[in-house]
Amino acid sequence: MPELPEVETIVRGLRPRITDRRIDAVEVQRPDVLGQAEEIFRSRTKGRDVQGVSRRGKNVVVELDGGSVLLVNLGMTGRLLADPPSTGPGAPGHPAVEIRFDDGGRLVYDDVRRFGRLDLLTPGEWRGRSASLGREPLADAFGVEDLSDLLAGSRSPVRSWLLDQRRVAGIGNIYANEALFRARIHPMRPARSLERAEIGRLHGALREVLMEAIADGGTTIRDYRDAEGEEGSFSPRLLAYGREDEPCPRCGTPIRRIVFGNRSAFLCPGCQEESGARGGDGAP
DNA sequence: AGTGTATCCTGCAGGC
DNA sequence: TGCCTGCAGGATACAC
Repeated sequence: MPELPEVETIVRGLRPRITDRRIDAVEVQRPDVLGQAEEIFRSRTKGRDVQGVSRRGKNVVVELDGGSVLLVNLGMTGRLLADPPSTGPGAPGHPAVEIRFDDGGRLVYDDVRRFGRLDLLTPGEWRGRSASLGREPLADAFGVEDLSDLLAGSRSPVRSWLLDQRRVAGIGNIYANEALFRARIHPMRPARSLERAEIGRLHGALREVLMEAIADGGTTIRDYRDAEGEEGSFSPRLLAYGREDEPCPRCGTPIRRIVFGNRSAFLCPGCQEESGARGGDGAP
């Protein structure tokens, strides 16, 4: 569920609410969301101070004193709720892990499907994990040139390429499809076949759609909520994702859904041509 | 290297 | 109403 804009929204909400609070205890209702033994998770958590909250790709990074890190990947339906009510609307429906602060408040990891993962990492483990992730697409230093270099050589369909977190980190199925629609690039085009102008458009479209979605607090289709339990409001601005059979806002051709790589892709057959600008995949 | 498939889970919408 | 199928913002492991 949550991609870069949703995770960024959660992080921004969480940061002022949990920074400088001390973890008193951890309650694990669903051990299967832990990426490590419960005892290790528990022993590394207790008594630590939260020093900050940041984001890496689709991961929430809760920085603790001593340099260790609580890394949260929300999977499809994970939520991180700061001091939620314990009953009534807004109460966690499927609490998996509850972190209690010494001031009586709590941070709840809630996850219907339990595809998410929580890891309490040492500084060294965190360095290794972060190094395995790709570039941050919104970083100032991430230029068209960088995207071009990364795309070069890969035969994989560009939509699959965008979903691979080892290449660029934070893009999921919604924003991959939206960026490709905006850039007028067919999702199945081999990554290395993109031409200069297309790479330029893709770079711009990616950063634009991600920033616009952040400004709207992310996309809620069903499950996503921010740290306060609020929905994001970007979904009406999705131009292709989830709009099968609706007219393309650019040319009126009905949007099509195709499936590859086990995921749906949404595209306009009118403005995202499969063969590319000159046809072929650019191979010699 | 890349692809299709399956797996982890639950809930919801749509068809009959 | 109820049953069944398909589908879902993710990640990973496997065989080919």
